[in-house]
Amino acid sequence: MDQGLGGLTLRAVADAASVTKGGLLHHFPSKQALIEAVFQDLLQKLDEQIDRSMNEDDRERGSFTRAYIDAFFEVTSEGTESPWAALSISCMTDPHLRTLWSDWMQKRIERHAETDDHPDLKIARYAADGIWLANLTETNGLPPKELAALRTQLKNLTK
Amino acid sequence: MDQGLGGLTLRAVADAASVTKGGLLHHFPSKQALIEAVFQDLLQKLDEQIDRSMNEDDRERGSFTRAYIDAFFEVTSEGTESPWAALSISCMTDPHLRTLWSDWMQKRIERHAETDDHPDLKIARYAADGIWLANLTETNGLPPKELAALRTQLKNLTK
DNA sequence: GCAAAGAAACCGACCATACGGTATCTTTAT
DNA sequence: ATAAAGATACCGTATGGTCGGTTTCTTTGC
Repeated sequence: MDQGLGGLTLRAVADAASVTKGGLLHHFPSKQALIEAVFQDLLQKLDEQIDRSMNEDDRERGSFTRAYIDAFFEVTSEGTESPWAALSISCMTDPHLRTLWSDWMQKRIERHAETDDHPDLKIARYAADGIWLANLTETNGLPPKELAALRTQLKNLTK
Repeated sequence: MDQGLGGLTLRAVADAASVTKGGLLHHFPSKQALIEAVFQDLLQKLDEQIDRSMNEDDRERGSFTRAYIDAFFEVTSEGTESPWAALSISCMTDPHLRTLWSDWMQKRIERHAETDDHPDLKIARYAADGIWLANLTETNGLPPKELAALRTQLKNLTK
């Protein structure tokens, strides 16, 4: 989070996993492979959470957008500690992660074109991204009360 | 843009400036100092553009937000090539740059509290951030037509 | 039931490389 | 003459990755 992917060392990862560097590289052929594996794992979890969220939503229109917003705010509340923080930041500096994310998003958008293709919904999603970003930029994150207010405001936009 | 601040080497900067590394370090005592100097310079230019924009705005309410949006979209149109792209990305991975940006934003918000302290305006600004982010994430940037539409839509939100 | 064989997990030492930074010398302008 | 600008050479360090070997688990043959 503080030094980007360049600051992430295999030794640090290995230590955190109580393994030696050699052991770590046995499972992941390279640093890049390791990073992408973690990223893919997180993307999958995001998918699952969004699907779960959508199932609990009665309204048709904007159901994906609401799930998207909820997912982001849930993660946002964890602040800088969340693995999402580091990964999403890295997503900017690594071209390959960038396309992975971009592809994920595009597929999801196409899939929900029927219910979520509306300018207002788009704005709501972008705003969620912006809030998420601001929360990372701010040293201690945005105040929880503020976050809650923004969340309901955004979700109202989707109705 | 592709490798973050860790991937930025003094040698590369020196080469681009047609100077040797020693020559470069004569002007900037360290890599960090160089980066912060560039960042400060960009922040100042942003300030100037926003002020210029606000002067041309008749309406009081939301004038800062509109200037902010315009500034972001202007830079966004330059895509990944813009110095802003790399710098704003780096802004995430470097704690010090992060506080610089955070402080800049807070000061600006306080200064325009009279005219721009409204939930809808906040959403508009966050959405601008999100669009800017999406534009960087997308490999080739968002289509100009789409960007234009989003821009007018956002600015309508401020009125 | 069990030992031999094979594979997967893991370790530790090592290497080439490239980085940021320092110290010293040379050129250029005033 | 002097000081700023710039160049050259070099150093310590830390990184990603390789490689040969060792331990631990799993499968196989009888």
